[in-house]
Amino acid sequence: MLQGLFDHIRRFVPLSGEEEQVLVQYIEIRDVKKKAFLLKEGQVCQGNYFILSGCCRAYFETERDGEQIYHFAIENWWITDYMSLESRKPSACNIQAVEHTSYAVLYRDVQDELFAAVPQLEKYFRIILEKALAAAQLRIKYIFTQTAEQRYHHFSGLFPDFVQRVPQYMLASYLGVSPEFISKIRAKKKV
Amino acid sequence: MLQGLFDHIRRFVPLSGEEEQVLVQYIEIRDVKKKAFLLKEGQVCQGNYFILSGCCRAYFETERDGEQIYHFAIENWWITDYMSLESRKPSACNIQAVEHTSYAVLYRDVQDELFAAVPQLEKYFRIILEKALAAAQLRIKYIFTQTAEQRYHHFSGLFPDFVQRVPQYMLASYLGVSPEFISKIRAKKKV
DNA sequence: CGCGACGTTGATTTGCCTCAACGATTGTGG
DNA sequence: CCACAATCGTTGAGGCAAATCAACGTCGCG
Repeated sequence: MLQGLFDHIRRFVPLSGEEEQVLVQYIEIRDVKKKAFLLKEGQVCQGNYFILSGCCRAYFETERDGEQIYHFAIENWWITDYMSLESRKPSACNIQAVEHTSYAVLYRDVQDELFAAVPQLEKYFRIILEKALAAAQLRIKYIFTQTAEQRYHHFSGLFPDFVQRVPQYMLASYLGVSPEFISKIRAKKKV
Repeated sequence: MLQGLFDHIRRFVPLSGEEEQVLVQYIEIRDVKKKAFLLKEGQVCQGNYFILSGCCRAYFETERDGEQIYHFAIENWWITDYMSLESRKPSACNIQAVEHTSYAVLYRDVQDELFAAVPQLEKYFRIILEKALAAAQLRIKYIFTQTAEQRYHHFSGLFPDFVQRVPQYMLASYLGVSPEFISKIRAKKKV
């Protein structure tokens, strides 16, 4: 069940069988169906979510009934609102299942205890945060230096399966493009 | 000399006097003048830089002789290329002093040893990385939902001193705007 | 003093959004 | 199981925010 999580951790730090067992005690597994919310705007974010299967999105509601998606997570990705999680203030964003999703939760209020018991996990999170930050900085570079069309092709080149998996309007939001424009790009591409 | 760093760490984790002394052993202090490079494209990034005084910028060179700044750091900010630092591959970006700058370096290859000696520091970095990632995600939101003019006013509202401190064309690059357009926004504002 | 770096201002261009109307699917209640 | 409504994607017309281009002003520095 949690094998995907253990494997992911072992890609970055060593983890013994006993440590695995300690970790299990601090983790809760949950299942939600499509369109359910893991976190709703206004709630204080309680934990860090690791997707075991399915797909979730994190987004802000914008004035004028819009949505701005800033992060997707599929199998073996973490997703949360670090702002709310760390400050313990109400969240400004939503995390929602895009498909039927199964995920593991690591709750904020037991996290320090877990890290004290298995220090390697603190290192693990530091490392994946470094990677996530590097990716976010790279994303900002691409947003500013590429056109909408280049961004679309770049992203679908990197994640060809993923672009088929989510509705086009969500992809559009994530890429900062109008859904109509994605439609036009795709039409253009047909030789 | 390193008081700024100690204070910064204590904002997030406890740090004893002895731990301070251990940390000092792993830190190197350096001075560079304006326009000097802390990291040049193609080099492998060797460490994490904490600005003691002065100001640095991190940027990518873009095709067609352009520059895309993705991060600034002034006093009490960290700056590095996490991508290169973690992968140990040549960097795709540059880190350069915008002013005469004094900074502390924590080298990659002693970092694990330091964290083993003072585990609180691993936690400290995890926490500031969470904050940095949250800030980067928020920045992406603003890039997509605000106009260039709104972004300029938003940023200069948050950092009124900073916008006076760096050349306008660097600010423009960071905000993803043309320098000419910033000029026009400023002209408009004079009542 | 003269050159180069930086900022300003106006004219022109363009990438992409907005709006609107129309197909295609999906799903839901009668 | 079908009808009908949402929801989602497509296509085209028109508009606008901001880039680009170009020319000129100004400051600091070798």
